Amino acid sequence: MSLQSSDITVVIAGTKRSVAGGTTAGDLFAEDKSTVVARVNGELRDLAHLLAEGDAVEAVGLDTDEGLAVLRHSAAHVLAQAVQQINPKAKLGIGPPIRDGFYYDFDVEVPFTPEDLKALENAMQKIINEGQTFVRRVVTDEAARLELADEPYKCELIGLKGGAAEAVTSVEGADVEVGAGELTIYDNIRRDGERAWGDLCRGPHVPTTKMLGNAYKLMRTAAAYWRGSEKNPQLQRVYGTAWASKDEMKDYLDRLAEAEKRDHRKLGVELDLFSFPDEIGSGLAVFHPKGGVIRKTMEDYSRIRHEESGYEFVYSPHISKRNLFDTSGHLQWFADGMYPPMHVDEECDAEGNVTRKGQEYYLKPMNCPFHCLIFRARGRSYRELPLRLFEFGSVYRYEKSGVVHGLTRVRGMTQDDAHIYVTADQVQAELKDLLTFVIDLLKDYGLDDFYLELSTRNEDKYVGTDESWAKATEALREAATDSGLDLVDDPGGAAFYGPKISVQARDAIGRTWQMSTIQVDFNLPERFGLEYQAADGSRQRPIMIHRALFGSVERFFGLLVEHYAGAFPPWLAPVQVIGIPVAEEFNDYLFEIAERLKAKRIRVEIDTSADRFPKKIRTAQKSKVPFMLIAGEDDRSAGAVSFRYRDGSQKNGVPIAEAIEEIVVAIESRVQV
RNA sequence: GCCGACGUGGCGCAAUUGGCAGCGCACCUGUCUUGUAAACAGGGGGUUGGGGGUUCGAGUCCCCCCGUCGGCUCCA
Repeated sequence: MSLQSSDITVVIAGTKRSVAGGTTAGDLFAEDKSTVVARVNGELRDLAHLLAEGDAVEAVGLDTDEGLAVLRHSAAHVLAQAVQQINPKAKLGIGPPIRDGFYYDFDVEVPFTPEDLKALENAMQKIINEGQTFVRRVVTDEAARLELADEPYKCELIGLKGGAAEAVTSVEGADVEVGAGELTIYDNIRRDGERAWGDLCRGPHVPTTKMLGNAYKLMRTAAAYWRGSEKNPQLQRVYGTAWASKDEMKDYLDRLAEAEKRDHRKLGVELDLFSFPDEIGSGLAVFHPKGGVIRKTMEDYSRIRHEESGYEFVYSPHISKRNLFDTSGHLQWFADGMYPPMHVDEECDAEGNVTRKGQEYYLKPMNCPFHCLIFRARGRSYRELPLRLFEFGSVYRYEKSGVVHGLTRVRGMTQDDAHIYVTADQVQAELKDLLTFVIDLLKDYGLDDFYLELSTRNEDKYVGTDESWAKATEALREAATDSGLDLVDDPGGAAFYGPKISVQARDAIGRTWQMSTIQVDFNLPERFGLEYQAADGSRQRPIMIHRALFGSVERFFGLLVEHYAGAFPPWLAPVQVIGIPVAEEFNDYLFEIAERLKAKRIRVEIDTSADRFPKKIRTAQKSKVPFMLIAGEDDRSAGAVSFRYRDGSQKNGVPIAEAIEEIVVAIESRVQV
């Protein structure tokens, strides 16, 4: 720079310092190569940002979430440049950073193939090697429109920027392209000063493409609706991942591989737990004996806990006449999600005229209408409340074909569903108890890391009065706060009939799953005209609380398979003990021990196959049985048995009674081993 | 529902430009059986998801349907 301006004072990470005028944010942090951008007066800026008198500046490195997001956003740009380099006719959509990576949407005539991804990665590497700099340029709307005349989607974003700022931010990722303030284009400049590429973008970006190193990878392609609406055309999306270092990327890819190994669909086949026969239909599972044992154990334990907590057990059929779902409102609100009706009992004469009107029956999508009928079956007294009705209720939902997914998104499932009818005075206390109950039970299934989400009213879709919503929302919030767990707000996420709390659980490898939901409902008691007689003799309307702990038994089952990677704790393991004789001669000795275990209702098998000893160990190991009991001459002559555990460790010469005790204790205490 | 990829014995996979459907595990049979992740030998098992078409000939190419996978939209 030719003109030397006078010094200015800036505040660097809290410390005042005098620097030469014309100093950039990057100049301050030049020695730290992991600095990607700077925070200047609270806003993220490029390192090339010129500092002004009084600016508060701090470095944002690749070790921060924000720094990584910038890196990923820049990686998205490099991808887009590569795409347009290979296919100049590709039109740009949006390309934001996301969790663990980034994506960019393109309008291309021919969708990307896996081979295209290879070619794109190569092109990206060339761009990165060129060390192109990202240079910010402020443009007017008009100039941008002119420059981006060939980019219809970008032009649409420019149009959205001004008046409808809300519409922009409501689309995930769009706000990285155009922000609220001035419009900017980022140019990618080669070392010789030539402009290689540019994109409408709010920034900030890494200083040069070099920064991306080679810790990035294109993962997959998919279609995505423009601006997230199925009414819009679909663009082709390329997903990628990018990290601060190769090692971090490797860790990430390893995590993905680990998740894949745990995939319940894969383990379900390997461990013979369940299947989805084509003959039955998409999203409809059958549980095999080994899966059946696990499921039965889960359900049995849940029943006991519900019994202890004052629930009463009810049963309802799987289908119902249409009238019920008219009353409940399901046909009004959720007909799309229901299986189409069966027409029965219609009779016609020879000419085809209807001589007897038929009936429409629907498969039930939810249990609540049935429980409301049970409530209404006779007059109810306030003395009966809270009335807690519980059912493992099978429900059927016509999920769209593209969303069906293993056990986690099915068309037929069993909910551990309860509906609790309370007086207005009881809501608060009941919600609090309920939350404790839910968390305690989930913990017994081996989950111990939770947070809560409070879904509040969707202003476009709700029933009930402002007052009742406010009251119920407050009651839920208080129960949530009392639990001591983290609470995340989900504004507008509630169903139309009332606010809800959902319990999110993190599994063994840190993924979160939506588990239990607790919902307050003002709507159904109204629709079904539910009443109880209060102490003063008046008739009052109860409030209803919906709650499911597992959500669906199938889904929870799938979660547990993944959480435990198929190695269930002894109380849930389909086979709890496998007896392995060192040689055939010891079969009988093991059978005697097995009889004693069976007397204690322990699920034990003896491997009497013709396999050799090492093969039997291997087979047992692969089946993930928690306890292998091995017996040879040493054991038999000592009246003992040897344990081999899943981790390969060993405990030899354990007296039989002690061995049985160890197994019994492990099962009863529901611990993992 | 939309876009794309895929569908070969129970499972995992192979099969050149369209040219004999194969391998490993599992299963069955036999011989074997003494200490911690695979003894040996033999055998059975597939209308290549279903239907239609092109062709002398289709696992392979085309069309329709079903299903699975990855996303998008949705998820009471």
